[in-house]
Amino acid sequence: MALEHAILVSLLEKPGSGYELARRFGRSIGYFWTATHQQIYRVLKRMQDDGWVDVRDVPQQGRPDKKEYSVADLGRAALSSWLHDPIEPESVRHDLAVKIRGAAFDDPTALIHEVERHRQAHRDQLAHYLAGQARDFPAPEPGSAAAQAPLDAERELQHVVLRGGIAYERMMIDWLDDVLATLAGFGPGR
Amino acid sequence: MALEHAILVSLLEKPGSGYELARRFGRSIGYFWTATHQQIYRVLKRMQDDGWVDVRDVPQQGRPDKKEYSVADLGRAALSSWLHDPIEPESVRHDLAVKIRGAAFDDPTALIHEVERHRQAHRDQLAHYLAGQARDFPAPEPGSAAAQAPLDAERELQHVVLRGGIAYERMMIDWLDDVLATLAGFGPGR
DNA sequence: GAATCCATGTAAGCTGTTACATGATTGC
DNA sequence: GCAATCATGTAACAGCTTACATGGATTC
Repeated sequence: MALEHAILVSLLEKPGSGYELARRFGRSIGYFWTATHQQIYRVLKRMQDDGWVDVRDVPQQGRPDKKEYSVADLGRAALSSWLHDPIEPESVRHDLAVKIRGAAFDDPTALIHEVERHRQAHRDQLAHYLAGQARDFPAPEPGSAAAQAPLDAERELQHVVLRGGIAYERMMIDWLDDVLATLAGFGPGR
Repeated sequence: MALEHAILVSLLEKPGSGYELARRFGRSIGYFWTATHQQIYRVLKRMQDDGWVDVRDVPQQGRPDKKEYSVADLGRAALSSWLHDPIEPESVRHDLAVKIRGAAFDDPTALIHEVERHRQAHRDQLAHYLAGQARDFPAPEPGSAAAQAPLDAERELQHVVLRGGIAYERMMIDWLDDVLATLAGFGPGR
């Protein structure tokens, strides 16, 4: 299980409330790990009981008070230990692939709209990633001060993960084009 | 949930026992959907109760008897209905990406071995896919009878899913190379 | 007046994993 | 003799999803 660890990473990058974490898991962190707020609150409680995180009550004006969580020493140690533990390459679950193979026993062309929808979703996601990259990681001018600046591990590692997301979306778009071409070979209306 | 549907697709491709299904979920189907035998037995029982599959006792010599499952009309209808239902692009859970971003708060170079291990696993998987493709989907000679043969939906769709697996592994290998280059930028011993 | 945002939670149910259990046959 | 393969299951637990619940502040 890595939800605890994903939360630790997110809180190390920036402390925040359960609500804020839930939003991050719907955005930046959500690109490679999703979680609902119910899950996050439950896990945060356990992490607090285990001494992995510290809590601070933050009163607010015009808004409900919030509990701001930050990583405690025990949490840092737990993350470090997990980082040094090998994990198995994760098992894939790809509904769309099940559907595509299943389409052989139904009408293959009926799947075209569905695949097009997914392709569009991946295009949107790619555009979103590329915009984020342009905003947060502009290419440094060669020879400029920035190009020679010492490497900031946090930034560089965030960037390489983002590049992974970009590569994934591009691969998916290309593959879904391939799928559409294959499906078109059976139709129309066949 | 798509485990039921993955089982339906697998049984349509070829009827078999729970044990055989479990093996398929560790091989061909397992490339995009995994399941353990415990899960499969439980779901098969439910599918049988719901009338989605038929069972036939098959006595065997020198081996325990087995129950051979095949798809019933209700199962076929359930699959068809699922195929026509739109599904949301699935949420991703990528442990390694969590680790990579987490490495910023630990020793980034300690992750190199782990990433290399994963890269090797993806290389092995790619080699396996390519061997399967060469075996099951040899390129037809242009102008040959095979090249003009009517399209076999089951085969073509299996092939396009396999091509997706190949594209995925290639993407992952390239990305993990990128990750390694990034990690190397912080070391050695830094 | 309705919808959305901020903020936190409970409860029920389903899915999935891990461990345990049995028992015959085949290959080393 | 030991391990692996074939074959099917039970039980306990952990993880995740969906639905429900509350309540003030802001925006349309």
